[in-house]
Formats: sequence, structure tokens, C-alpha cells
Amino acid sequence: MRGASAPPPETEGELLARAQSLAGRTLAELAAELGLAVPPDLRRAKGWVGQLVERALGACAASRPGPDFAALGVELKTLPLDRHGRPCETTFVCNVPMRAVSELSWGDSPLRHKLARVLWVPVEGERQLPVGARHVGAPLLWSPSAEEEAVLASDWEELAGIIGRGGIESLTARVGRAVQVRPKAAHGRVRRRSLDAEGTSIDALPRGFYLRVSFTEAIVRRSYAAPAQRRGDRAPR
DNA sequence: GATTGATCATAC
DNA sequence: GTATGATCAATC
Repeated sequence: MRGASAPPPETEGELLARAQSLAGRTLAELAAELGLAVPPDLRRAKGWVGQLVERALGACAASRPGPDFAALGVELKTLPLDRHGRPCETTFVCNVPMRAVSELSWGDSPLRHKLARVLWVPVEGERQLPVGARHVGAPLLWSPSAEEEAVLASDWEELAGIIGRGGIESLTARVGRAVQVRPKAAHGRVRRRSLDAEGTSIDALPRGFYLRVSFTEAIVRRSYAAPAQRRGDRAPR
């Protein structure tokens, strides 16, 4: 992706204010300001919306490891919503550290670190809407509540336990209440070193941790339910 | 219609 | 190939 990029925000408040200034704008407007072309659809540009918002907010380069806003310790996630305010997709969090997973407790897991502080930026995501016509919604700076963290930690223990015992090949996306493990690769022939139940090294398809729709839906629903107590506010536009 | 398993683009 | 950003599309 070519084009310009905003300077990085220096404080969380500045980041949030900048994200709020994006609310109500269309992706075509943001793209024009950054000198970027809008793709006809996302089939061949699946990360385009996320990268566009990264640039608009001055996040670090998209391909580098670590938080999007390194100095602030904040991770940026765009969240595609349907007309009812429900996420259209699950949310990728991080790759599964196949071999190290058995040595990691929830406290030092990549899952906890990635989700410690997240700036959620909702974006209209229905496929029938032309990409450029989609609106950015009101942002939400989030950290897991005690209840949310308890669910995430329990999922980590269960999923990491299965993988740590060499069960990666038998692990399906049905396991986990808030988090699930699914393939994460460029194509089906990609392999990564893992361990089977006997501790023998095997080559397995890389996997990632994803947040279920029900979990992210609850996050956005709560955040817009409170302000909506004043007369009939609805999902962000 | 929702979910799972598969896949796409880009930077280094 | 690895890591970033995710959505697609077959199937349940």
C-alpha cells in the first residue's frame, strides 16, 4: 500500500481524539486524504480497511511485530459491523506459539498481552455496501473487565492445554467460549514446527487465536448501550 | 444465516 | 518464509 500516513499520537487521549474525529467519515474520504485508491471489494484486499485506519491514526508500520502504537501499548482493531451493530467476522488476535504454548501461563501469554489495551474502531462491513461508501463508527478504547478476563484466561488454559499436550491436529474451532483456534496461513500448504502427543516434532498448519463474534458483540453492545440510555441512540455510523 | 476451515495482500 | 492486516466461501 502506498500513500501518506499520519504522525503517531503521543498520548492515549490524543489517539482517542483522533479516532473520534474519524467517526462518521467514509472510507473513500479517508483514502482520498491519504492518497490511496479504494479497492472494488475486499476479496483481494482483506486487510485494506485495517491498514487504512492504521495510517489515518498514525500507527506503526503494519508489518512490524508488537503493538500498533508501541509508545502507548495500544493495539488497533477495526471491527466490521452489520446494520444491527453485530460484528460480521471473528477477530484475529495473534498466532498460536505452537511449541512454546505449554510453557506459557495466561499471565504471560501473547493473548493477554495483545488484548490488554485495544482501540476498537467499528466500520460498516456488509458486503453489499461498496467499500468506499462504508462509514467509520465511534471508537472504543477497551481493556477486558474482570469478567471478560476470566473467560479469556479460562479459554487460554483450555486451548493451550490441548495444544501443549500435542493435540493441535484434533483441535477444532468449536473449542473455547470467547476464543477459538483456527488456521492462519497464506494457503493450505504452509507448515510450521509443532509437537505431537508424544513430544515428537511434526509439521502442522499454522493456527491463530480468534475472538468469537459473540464476545466482540458484547463489547460493542455494552459500550453503545450506556450512551443509548439517552433517547434512542443506535449503533455508530 | 451462522460458523468453520481456507485463503489473500503486503513488507521485510 | 514470517509477521502484519483480516475476509472469503464452503459447509453445517
